[in-house]
Amino acid sequence: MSDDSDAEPQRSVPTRRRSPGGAPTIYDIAELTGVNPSTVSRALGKPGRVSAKTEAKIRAAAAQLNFRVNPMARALPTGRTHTLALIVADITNPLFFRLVRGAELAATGAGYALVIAESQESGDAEADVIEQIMPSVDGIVLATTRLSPERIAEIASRKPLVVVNREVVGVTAVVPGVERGTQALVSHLYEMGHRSIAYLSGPVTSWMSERRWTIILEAAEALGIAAVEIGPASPTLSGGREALRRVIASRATAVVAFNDLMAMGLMQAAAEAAVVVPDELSVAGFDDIFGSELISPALTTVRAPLVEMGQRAVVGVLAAVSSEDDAVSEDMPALTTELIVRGSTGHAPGGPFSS
Amino acid sequence: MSDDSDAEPQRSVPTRRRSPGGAPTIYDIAELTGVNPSTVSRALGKPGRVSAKTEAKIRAAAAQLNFRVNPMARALPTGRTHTLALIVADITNPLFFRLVRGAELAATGAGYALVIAESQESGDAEADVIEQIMPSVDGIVLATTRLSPERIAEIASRKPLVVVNREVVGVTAVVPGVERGTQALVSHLYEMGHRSIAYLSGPVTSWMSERRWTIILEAAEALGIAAVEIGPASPTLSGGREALRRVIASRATAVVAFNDLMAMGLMQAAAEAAVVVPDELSVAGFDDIFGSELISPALTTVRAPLVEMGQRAVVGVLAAVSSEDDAVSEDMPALTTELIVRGSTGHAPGGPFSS
DNA sequence: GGTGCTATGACAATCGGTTGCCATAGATAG
DNA sequence: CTATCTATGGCAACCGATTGTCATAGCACC
Repeated sequence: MSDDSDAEPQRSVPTRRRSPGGAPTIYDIAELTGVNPSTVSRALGKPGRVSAKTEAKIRAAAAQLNFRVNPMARALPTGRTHTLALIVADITNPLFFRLVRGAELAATGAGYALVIAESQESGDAEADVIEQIMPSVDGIVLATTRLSPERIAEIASRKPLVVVNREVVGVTAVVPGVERGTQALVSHLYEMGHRSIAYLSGPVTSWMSERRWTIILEAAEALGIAAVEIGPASPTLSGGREALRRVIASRATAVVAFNDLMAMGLMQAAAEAAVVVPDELSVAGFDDIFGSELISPALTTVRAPLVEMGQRAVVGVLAAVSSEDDAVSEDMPALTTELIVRGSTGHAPGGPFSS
Repeated sequence: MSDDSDAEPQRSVPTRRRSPGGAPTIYDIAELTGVNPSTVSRALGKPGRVSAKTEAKIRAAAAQLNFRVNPMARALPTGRTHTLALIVADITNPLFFRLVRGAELAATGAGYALVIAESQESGDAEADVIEQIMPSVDGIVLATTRLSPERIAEIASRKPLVVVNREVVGVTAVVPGVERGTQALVSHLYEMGHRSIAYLSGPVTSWMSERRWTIILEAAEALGIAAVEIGPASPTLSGGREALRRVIASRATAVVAFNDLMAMGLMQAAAEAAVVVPDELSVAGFDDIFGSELISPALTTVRAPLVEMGQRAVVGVLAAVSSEDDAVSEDMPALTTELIVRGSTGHAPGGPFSS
């Protein structure tokens, strides 16, 4: 790399740049049109700042050269990278498909690129990832975070940040109203004759797991039925699998899992243990991820508007990016959740309708 | 950042830098240690270029300031952005979960960020996305592409590029050996008594769809059984769904879909049409995505090592990035595919074992 | 015709690192 | 004791865009 082989003196081109595979720059355009580079910059970036005639000439030249502004060069003086980060705990969780799609849609729609990073490990690993990616992005979306509220607030003080499925004081959040769907779910179970519900919770650090449990508990209390929390457990298929024993032991006739993945794991384990769903045990989950209607019986779940959530998170970050300092006011219609009844929930065993 | 109490927006600050929330720079370190910024740059970047003593001093100061090199500033002179792009056609395809994970793993492991872009639309949209993202990345991984070979080769001539599940002359490719798993699949079907197989193909632009069909055709010929191609169809659930009628009409006793998503769609449609899988129709797919073992009956499929493929693709790009020009020699052990037999394939109807 | 205004484009500094080249100090050799 | 060499650090020119400031041309108006 050090030796610059100049064995080809014929090669030397008298012109300025453009020699290597390098992309055309505003200097090339300037030279071609006979104006100053700064004028090119303004023509392309500040509408109305240069005369229409000059602008047209410059645009024509830019098109001819197939010019693309160098994002790195632009980022240096402006501090704007036109890139957003999306941090997730586990990319392979189907939950993220639609979330990512929404985010990607909104980002590219606004001319931003989306970098995705996974923080599989502990909160420390997540903090590291964020720390590393911070300088090269304009804002961050934290989809599933294991960080403490303080840490999140601290990050939010340095960069525009939006958290998804979590609330932290002083930080913009995208959280669908879980009450509606969750209450509908508990009512549904009640109507099917269930009088004892188990909630299989996710990680202790999951704000949303706690929130769902709270609502279920309140709904159960209001209906005068029993509710127990089981967990915490890993928010994965195996997390659900391993919890079956404790669920059975609880004698609840219905179990609501923190998310669909866990509910599916529960159903797999139930099938292996010859526990018939929903005849002997009703199972429900949250989010309505891919696979929920594939599994047999299809999973009853509380659907979250994941695509919209991804979009909103990005929109929120972009709003904070553009309007420097003012607190982002949220006045969009609230997102809400919806109960999707499928085959995994049925009449409580021993009830009037049970066989 | 602990005691930066002076948050008052002083208009013109004649002082040096460090005024805004700006991150520490090598100039700060230089000032702190009394050396030249260039020395700081070398101490941090070129091992052995500065004396051990000076380097230690500089590293200490950098740590104290919590210094992070500004990727944008570094990218400008070097042209290295330390970012890679992964382009996929449809983020919501479960196929990508594991692929992305592998890619992300390899990328962050090498200190690179991964930007993910979706090219939902036509090849033109994909070309646009690539064109836009090109200047800000060091290399590109094309996971599912609808681009023509010429276009791909042209892009490869401008940036390090690796294509996945496709072969293009002169371009590094990551393609698992499909023969093994596919031949095993056809043999499996043969042994189950099937003498007529239908292949439901994916998009016409899919190289891999064509490749799979070729191998199935050859295997069928070798075994002396019938094989027909049906399609093309969209590589999605609904693509599979809509194809059921044609599959039935073909009178084939087994159908192999281009991918698992289509196979699942086929199974859903079959269930709705009261066609029993596998008793009346055997169904198989490719890739072994999430959901394949969830669906009932569980899907027989040819598993692809997706995580490894993602990793290799990134490793391949990085190799091309570092070793400027030499042709990347591939000498890693070949990736291969594996038949996973589950419940969706069974004995051919009318055969000796059928009911 | 002179004055003042606006529109327009040029100049140059700057963002934060990187790197070729040079100066010098100290070491080593002759 | 001088000549040569090497290790080390400084200087300054970039990379490609943005933007504050300034000069001037053209124009209107009185």
